[in-house]
Amino acid sequence: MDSRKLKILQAVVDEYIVSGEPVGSKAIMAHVKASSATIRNEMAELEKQGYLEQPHTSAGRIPTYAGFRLYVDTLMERDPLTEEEKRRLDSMIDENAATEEELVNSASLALAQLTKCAAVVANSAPKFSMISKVEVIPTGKRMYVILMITSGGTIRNKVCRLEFDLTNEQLEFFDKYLSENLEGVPVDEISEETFDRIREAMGTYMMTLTPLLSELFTLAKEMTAQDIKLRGEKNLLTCKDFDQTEIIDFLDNKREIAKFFDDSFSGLQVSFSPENDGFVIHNSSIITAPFKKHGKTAGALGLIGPMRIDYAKFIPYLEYFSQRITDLLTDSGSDEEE
Amino acid sequence: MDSRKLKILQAVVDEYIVSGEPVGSKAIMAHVKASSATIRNEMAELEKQGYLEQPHTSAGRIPTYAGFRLYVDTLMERDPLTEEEKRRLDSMIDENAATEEELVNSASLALAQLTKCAAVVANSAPKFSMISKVEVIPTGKRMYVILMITSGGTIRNKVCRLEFDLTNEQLEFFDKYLSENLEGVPVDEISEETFDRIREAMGTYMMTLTPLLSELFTLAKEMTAQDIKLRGEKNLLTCKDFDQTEIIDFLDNKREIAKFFDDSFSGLQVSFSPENDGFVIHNSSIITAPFKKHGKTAGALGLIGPMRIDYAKFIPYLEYFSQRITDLLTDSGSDEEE
DNA sequence: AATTAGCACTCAGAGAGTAAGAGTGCTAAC
DNA sequence: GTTAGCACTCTTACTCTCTGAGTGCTAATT
Repeated sequence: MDSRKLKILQAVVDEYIVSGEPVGSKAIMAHVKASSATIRNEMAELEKQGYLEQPHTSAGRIPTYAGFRLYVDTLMERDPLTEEEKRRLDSMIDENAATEEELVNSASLALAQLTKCAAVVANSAPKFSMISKVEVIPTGKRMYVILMITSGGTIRNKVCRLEFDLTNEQLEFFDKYLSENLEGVPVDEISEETFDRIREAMGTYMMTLTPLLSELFTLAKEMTAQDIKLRGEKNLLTCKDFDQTEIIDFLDNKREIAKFFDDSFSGLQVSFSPENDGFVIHNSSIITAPFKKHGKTAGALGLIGPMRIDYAKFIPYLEYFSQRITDLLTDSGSDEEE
Repeated sequence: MDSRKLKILQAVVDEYIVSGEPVGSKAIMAHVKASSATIRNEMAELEKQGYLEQPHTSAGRIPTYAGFRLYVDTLMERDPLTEEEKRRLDSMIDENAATEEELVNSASLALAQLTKCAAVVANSAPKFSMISKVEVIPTGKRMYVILMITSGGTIRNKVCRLEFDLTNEQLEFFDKYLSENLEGVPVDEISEETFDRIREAMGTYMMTLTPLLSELFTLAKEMTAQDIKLRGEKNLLTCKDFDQTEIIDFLDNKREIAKFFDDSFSGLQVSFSPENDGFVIHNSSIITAPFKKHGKTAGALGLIGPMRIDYAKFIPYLEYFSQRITDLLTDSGSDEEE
């Protein structure tokens, strides 16, 4: 591939990112030393090769998603963060957050504000963390709360209504039994077998406690389910690059992106909507960056925006935030009990 | 006010509700026995009186909000629910829900589906309920979870990071002290004074526990804050009666309707956007119906939709649901410990 | 006096035609 | 291999016209 052609492609993408309009040969002349005719010829070839396309004959060129791919992977020049920008980003996140959740939330909020895109947080923590506490707390007539806390600091509870009241003895037994048998167990290892094993071991108490036990397992399941949080939905709705009805549908079942995030934990990734069938917003791109805690993957921070997003700027943002989160999670002497 | 004129107004509103288009005199002839000319004369008068308006000279009439007011308050004939419909509505809510929250949520989801509007739940419960349990649970190095449960079944927790680790002794003392001093206290009675009183009484332990105590009070504050949940946002976004940008702004700060719900707890209410300054969606109307628990107001169920909503049908829905919730909350022997 | 038929009038919305402008592809010259 | 020049294409905005729905007013009818 000709170096001038690459330069032209780069110029088209750069230009398209800021204008959002098809880019003509004249506009490129500012970036590449050649006449508009030459550029036109090259552009025609780039089109043949699948990197550019024309909305209609008499319009300029738009990068195809293959064009964006090439741009992001090799052409683009990142805008490195200045010290001042770094300080600014630092000031936007809650460095004193007591929990990982709060910290990451503050970062996603900051991202949404900075980029005018939607920010995503995929929390993979439960997968790699273990149960650090299980407790059953009576809260009223036949009402009990199951409280579960993981080493990662995630806290969930579930209210159960039973048919009978439990005796203090039963409750103590159950509480103790759970502490002994579940604390320290990785959350995602809790399965049908664990359930059966515990049920058998409990013997006589089984009958009364079975419903409680089963709620407990539902709770564990819920905790391992991938948790996706979206911020800045507004930015998607007001972005004119998108089909509004598509965005509305997407927001209606955000859950669907969860599975997409499964392969986002290995490193910074940029992907475009045509690349993942699951993801339905045309003309969109997703950037994800994982963050870690004590060397173990803890989750990923992401950005959903139009294909013509300012990659050069936003990728560094995302990287900086994920690095910062990683540092903060690892430094803080808070909960490295694993 | 002439009875025929009222009939015409009613017909205009009825017609407008189903069509969404300005209603002409001919269309009214199907409802009122008079010639189109007569109806035109009457309509002109209704316009003078402020009940109807014309988008432009050569169009039919649209009810003003005053017209809707009159319609809803006196003209409208409700569609009573058939037994079959009642069964259907029953099947859509989770009658076995363990908590009030789950029950009400299922109802709001059902409402959103049935009406294609947005459903709102305003939970006033904390106001009228008391603390039934406070616990401080250590979860890691210098990390503690404060758990608070109200008699209404609301559960909240807050993670705190301290500068020191607490001794077992301290923890036990604090736990016991809180149980003795806070359990049974109405949530909204917790104030600065309570805070000061407890801090003084704690004496020597004060220094170390102050941050924990202050987090605890923040938590109590959060619990009394009115909690508003919206379902079916999609329906607002896709409703062509609304200005989309207005809806987007509204969804971006839903919190704002919270204060509006303050006066919704007395009985069924229908209000239109021009009537409450706080509420910004033009052309919208809100229907709210409170529900109770053991005779005390527990919250309100609401519906946000266009002004041309099917009041005759939806008001009975809302009334039925709020009654059903009231019954279920009161019947269930679950948590009437007050 | 109230109602109605008839008619001229108004106005939004759809469709057609036109002009301007941006950008292209191709050809011929450099 | 590159560039200037030009004819061509196609979108967009604008204007104009036509149609249809619905009105208000007047005169006739009950």
